[in-house]
Amino acid sequence: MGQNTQLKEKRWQPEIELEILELWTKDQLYTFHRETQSPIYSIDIPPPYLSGPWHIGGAIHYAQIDTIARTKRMEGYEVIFPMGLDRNGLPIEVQVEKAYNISMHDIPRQEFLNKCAEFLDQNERLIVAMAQRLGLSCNSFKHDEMYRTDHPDYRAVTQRTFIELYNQGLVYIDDRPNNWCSECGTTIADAEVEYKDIQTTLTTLKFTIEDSGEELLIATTRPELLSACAAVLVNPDDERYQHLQNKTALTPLYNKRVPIIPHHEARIEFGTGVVMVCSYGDYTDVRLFRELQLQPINALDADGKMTEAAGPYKDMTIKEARKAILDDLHKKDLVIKQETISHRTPTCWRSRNPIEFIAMPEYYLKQTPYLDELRNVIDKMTFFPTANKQILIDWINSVNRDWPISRRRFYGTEIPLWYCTQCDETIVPPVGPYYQPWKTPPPIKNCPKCGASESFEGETRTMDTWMDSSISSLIVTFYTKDNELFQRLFPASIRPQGKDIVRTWLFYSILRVYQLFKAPAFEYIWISGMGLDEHGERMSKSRGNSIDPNPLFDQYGTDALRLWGALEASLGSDFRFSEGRLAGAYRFLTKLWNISRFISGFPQIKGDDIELQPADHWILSELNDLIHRARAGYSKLDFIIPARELRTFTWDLFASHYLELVKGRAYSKEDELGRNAAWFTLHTILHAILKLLAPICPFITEKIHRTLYDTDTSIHKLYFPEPIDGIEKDHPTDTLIQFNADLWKHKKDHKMSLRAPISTVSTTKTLKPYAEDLKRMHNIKTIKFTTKGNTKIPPPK
RNA sequence: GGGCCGGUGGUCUAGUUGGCUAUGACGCCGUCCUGACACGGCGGAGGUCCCGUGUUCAAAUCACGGCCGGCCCA
Repeated sequence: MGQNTQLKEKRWQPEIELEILELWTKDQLYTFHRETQSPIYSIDIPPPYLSGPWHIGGAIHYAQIDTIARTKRMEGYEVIFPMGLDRNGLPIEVQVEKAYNISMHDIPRQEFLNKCAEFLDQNERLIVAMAQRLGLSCNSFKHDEMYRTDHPDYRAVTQRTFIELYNQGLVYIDDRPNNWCSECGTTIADAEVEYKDIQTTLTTLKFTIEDSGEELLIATTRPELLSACAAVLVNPDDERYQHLQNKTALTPLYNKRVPIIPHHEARIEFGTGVVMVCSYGDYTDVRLFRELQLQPINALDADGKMTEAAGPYKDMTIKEARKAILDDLHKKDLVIKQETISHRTPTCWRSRNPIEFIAMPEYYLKQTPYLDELRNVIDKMTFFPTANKQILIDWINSVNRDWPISRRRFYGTEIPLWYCTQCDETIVPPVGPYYQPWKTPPPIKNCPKCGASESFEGETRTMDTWMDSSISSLIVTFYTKDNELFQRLFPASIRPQGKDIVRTWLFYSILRVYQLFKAPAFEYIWISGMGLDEHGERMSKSRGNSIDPNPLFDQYGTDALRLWGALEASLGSDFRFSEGRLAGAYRFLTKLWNISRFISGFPQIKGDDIELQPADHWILSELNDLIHRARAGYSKLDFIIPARELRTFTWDLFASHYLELVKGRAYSKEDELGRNAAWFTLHTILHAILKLLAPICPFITEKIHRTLYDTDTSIHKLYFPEPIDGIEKDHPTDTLIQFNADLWKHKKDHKMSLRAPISTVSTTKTLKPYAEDLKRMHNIKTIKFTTKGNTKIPPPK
C-alpha cells in the first residue's frame, strides 16, 4: 500500500500476547491503590482449588470474571481483584495418599502436612502461570501478595469466626447419623453429596411371620445390613398385607424379631411392597428410625467395615459382607429372586464413592434457624441473571438439617479447641492467633472449671473447607487487616461464580457473613453457566473429557479464546466447546488487525479544520448507537452483547461499507478537507472500537492502541468512550447497504470487475448526500436521484 | 414424584414486553486477488422455529396439554 503501515504482520500473532504480558507485569498495571479518589469495586474471585490445572471451561470462566474487573475499571472504578488460592481439604490429601501410596494415619501428621504443601506448591505454579497467560488482571501475582486459604493469617480468621459463633452458641456437638465417606474417612455435609444412578442388585429375601410361619418376601439393595434391621414396613393401603399389620416378623439368618409397621413410606409397586428398615441404608432409614423411635444398631464402623453386630461378617468390607451374606442366604434357600436395577445412590462428590449413614459425634453449625432470615437477606442482593437466583432459593428451601463442620482429616484449618482431661471442660481460646491444638497447648495454664493444671488434650479434627472459603469476601475486603478500609468496603461488591457451587460456596458465604454481621455478604451476585464439551456434557477430569487450553493458547491465543467465550454464551447459560467457532473468533481478530493496519497508514488529524462529510456523520452516528448498546451490555455484565455488537459493527458495517466508501477520499490528493475528515473519522472509530473491546480482548486492543495511539499509556487505563455530541441520528443505513449490495451484484452478474466504470445509475434521493463517495466507491460517472424508487442500473453495452 | 432450564437450516446459536421475507457462526456451492485482510470479498442453496389445541387482525414469541433432553431436589 501507498502509506506507511505501522503494523507489519498480515494477521494477528498470538505470540505478541507474551510481550504484552511482560509489559503489564513491568508496569504493575492492575495494582490496587487504596488512596484512590474513585469509587472502589471489590470482586470476590473464586480462589481456584489447587487439585490441577483448569480445563477450557474453567479457563473461560475465569476470563469472564476478569472481564468484569476490566469493565469496572473502564467504567471508572478502582478495582480490588485479588488472586486467591484455595488450598485446604480432602482432594489434595487424597492425591498425596495416592501418589505415595500411604494413608495419612501411617506417617507423622506434620510430615503428611508437609507433603500436601509440596503438592499444592507444584499445582499452584501451574495455575498461576495459566491465570497470567489468560490475561487475568488480578492486582498482583507476586508470591506474597496472593491470598491462600491455608496461610496462618487466613486460618486465624477462619478460627476467629468459629470462636465467635461458638461463643454465641451456634456451634454444638451431636451424635446423629450423618453422611459418611469411608474412602475419605470423614463425615461430609449434605451439600457435598451427589446423587448418581448406579446399577445395583435388588435381592428378594424370605422373612417369616412369627407364630404363623407364613413367608414374607422383602426386596432390598442392602442385604449386608440385615443384622441392623429394626422394622419392616407395609403400606397401610396394601390389600396383600392387611392381615400382617402390627405382627412380628423374623429376619432370615439372624432370626431377629422385628415389628411389621404400616407406613406410607412403603411403596406398593416397588419390589414386593414390603421394605426393611435398617440403620442405615439411606437417608429415609435415618428419618424412619427417628420417627418410629427405633433402636439403631451400628453394623458398620468408620472404616466401612462390619462390626460385631454383623456376627460372622465382622471386619469384612461392605462388598465382602454383601457377597458372603448372599452366599449364605443362597445356601439356606432364602433368596427368592435377584434382578439388576438402576438405583439413585448418594455419593461423595470428592471421592465419588457411595456414602454411608453412620452416627459419629461431630460439630454442627446451626443453619436451620436462619433460613427465613436468609430468604430475606438475599432479596437485598442483585443477581445476574435474576433467573439463577432460583437455584439458591431452591437450595435454601431444601435445607432441613444443620451443617456438620468437623472433618476427621488433617490438611485443613484446625478446630481451635482443647479439652480438660480431668473434667472434660471445653477450652475456647481468645480470637486472634492461629491455633494448632493437635500440636500445641492451649493459651492457659489451668482449667477454668476444675483448676487442673496443664492436663489438656487438643482437638485433632479440622473444619470443612467451606468454613474457610465461605469467608473469602471478608479477606478480599481487608477484614482484620485494615479495619478502616474494611468498614468502607464491606460488603464486597460482587461475587462471581459458577452455578454448580451455589449450594455450597454461595449459600455458605451468605449464611456465614449473615451470622457474623447480620448483613448481606454482597451487593451483586453473578452466576454463570458451565463449560461443556462438544457433546454438551459437563467437562471433568474424572470423565476424561476435559480439554487442555494450553495448545489453544499457542494456536489461537488468549484473546481468541476470550472472545469465543464472550460470544458463546449469554449470561448464565452453559456453553459448549467448539474449535471451529474458536477459529471463527480468531478470524475476527485478524480482521480487526487488518482494519487497523489499513487505518494505521493514514495520519491522525488534530485541530479544528475538519469538515465532516455526510458519510462521516453517518458512521459516527452508528458509532454512537454502538457505544450505547455495548455499554448497556457491559453494565448488565452480559458480555455476549458487546461482543456481538462489536463484531457486527466492525466487520459488517465499518469495514464492508464505510471503509470502502471513503477509500477514495482517504487517498485523494485534491480534496484535502474531505481527506482529513476521512482520516479523522477512521481513527476516531477505530480507537473507540478498541476501547469498547478491551475488557474482552485485552491483548490485541493493547497492541494496536500502543502502536497507533499511545506508546506509553495502556488502553486499560482509559475509560469507555462516550457518544459524540452534535452528530445527527437519522441516516438511511439500510438503503446505503442495499445500494452497495445492488452495485456489487450487478457487476458480478455481468462479470464486470469491481473497478469497471458504470456510466449512469438511478436511485432514491435519500442517498444524495453520499453521492461523491458512492461515485468514487463504485466508479460511477453519474447518479440520478429520484423521489421514489429502487436502484436502477442499465446493463453494460 | 417435584422444581429449574432448554428444544429454531447439516451442526451450534440469536431473537421470546406478540408485528416486514426469522439472526449470526461453522460447514456447503459458485465466483472474484478489488488501494488492509484469499484466515479475504461478493453472491447463493439450505428452516413443518419439537408436537397439538387455544387466545389474537397477527404466534418462534402468550396460555394449556403432551413429547424429548439437561441440571438440581425428594
